[in-house]
Amino acid sequence: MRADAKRNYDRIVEVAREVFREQGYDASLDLVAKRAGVGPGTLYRHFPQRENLIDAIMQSWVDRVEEGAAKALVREGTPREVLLAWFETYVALISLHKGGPAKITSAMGNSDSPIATKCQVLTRANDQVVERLRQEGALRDGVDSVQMVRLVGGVATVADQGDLDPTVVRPLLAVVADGLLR
Amino acid sequence: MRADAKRNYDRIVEVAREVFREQGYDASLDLVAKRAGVGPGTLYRHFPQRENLIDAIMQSWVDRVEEGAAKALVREGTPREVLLAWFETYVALISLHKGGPAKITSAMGNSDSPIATKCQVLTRANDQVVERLRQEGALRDGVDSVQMVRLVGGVATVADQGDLDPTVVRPLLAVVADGLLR
DNA sequence: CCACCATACGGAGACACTCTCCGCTTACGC
DNA sequence: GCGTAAGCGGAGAGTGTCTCCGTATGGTGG
Repeated sequence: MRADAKRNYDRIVEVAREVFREQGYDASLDLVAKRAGVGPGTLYRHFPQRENLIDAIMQSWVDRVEEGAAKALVREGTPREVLLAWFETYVALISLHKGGPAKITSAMGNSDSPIATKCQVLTRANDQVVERLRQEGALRDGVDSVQMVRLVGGVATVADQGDLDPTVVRPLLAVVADGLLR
Repeated sequence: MRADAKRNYDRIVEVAREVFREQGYDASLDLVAKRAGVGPGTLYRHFPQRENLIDAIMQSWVDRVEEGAAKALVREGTPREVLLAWFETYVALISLHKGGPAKITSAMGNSDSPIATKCQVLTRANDQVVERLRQEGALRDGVDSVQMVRLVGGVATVADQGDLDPTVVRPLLAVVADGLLR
């Protein structure tokens, strides 16, 4: 990649992170290009789809996901406490930007989504927590981690779209947890 | 209302129902106007916001909601069976059109949404089912019908956006039910 | 050091959608 | 019939996505 190309690439990602945090994932890409001081053509060449740009932004997010999972794995407490804490971490992670829960949860299904790679990290983190709980014999039969992702993703999506307060979301997550645990 | 105005109004609603079923709730309104044989101005005068149009479409849907709730109230079986059957009915009702679950679930929160009136019908139906189960002493303490709407709405939203099969959705609803029941 | 060319830039503009404004038309009461 | 209020509809402004292509430039071989 040419030096000027790399410069533009980095600048676009940086600006996009900022704009998306302000306006959500459906902010205007032309605005991103303008603020980054490049033409729309340049933006769309680097990132043919909106999701490619989101994917690039998420690089730093991946680290936070892994950190969150690591904490959940060493956490002391009853299975219910561990699961609830992980759920809250999970919701927080996918709710960093408006529209994030819906985007991420639906991307975790189909492997040909441009942000699939990043979602795999989240999937793996969730799998580890499920595995720990399963070894403790805490989960009901038939429960799998895909179900969990969908259920918690659903709660997060509703919370995101309805601007729900964390204090309202917690009981919802508790219901899901109770439904999953023995 | 003048005769020609009523004619146009009805025609727009009819066409919109068709278009929304084909393309989801975010289909182009100009397309609806064109297919209905009216100018965009006419459409936007009758329905200043997209939601007003959706609201008009839902008139017939209201009947189906009430019918579904009535069935759930007289249904025989364990609380779990009753609740699950109602959940499936509920999901089916809000998933009639693509994008429906997200739209309806987030509208059920804020009372100033243009489709709020229609959602009230759904809320009331759900309340009745909750009330029946509560009288049977089947629900956990602290559970309320708003939580239920959000949880099931969340599952429906995920299912809608991920094109999930009903056979995959059922276990998710079962988890929610288990979390709500004693 | 410079000339060349692949690589990359950027903006004009095609296309799509939402929504408004306003001149024209038409239904309907008198 | 006729006057007028109600209603129509389309041009077009505003906004967003995405592409095409003439132009500019970084990097490399001579």
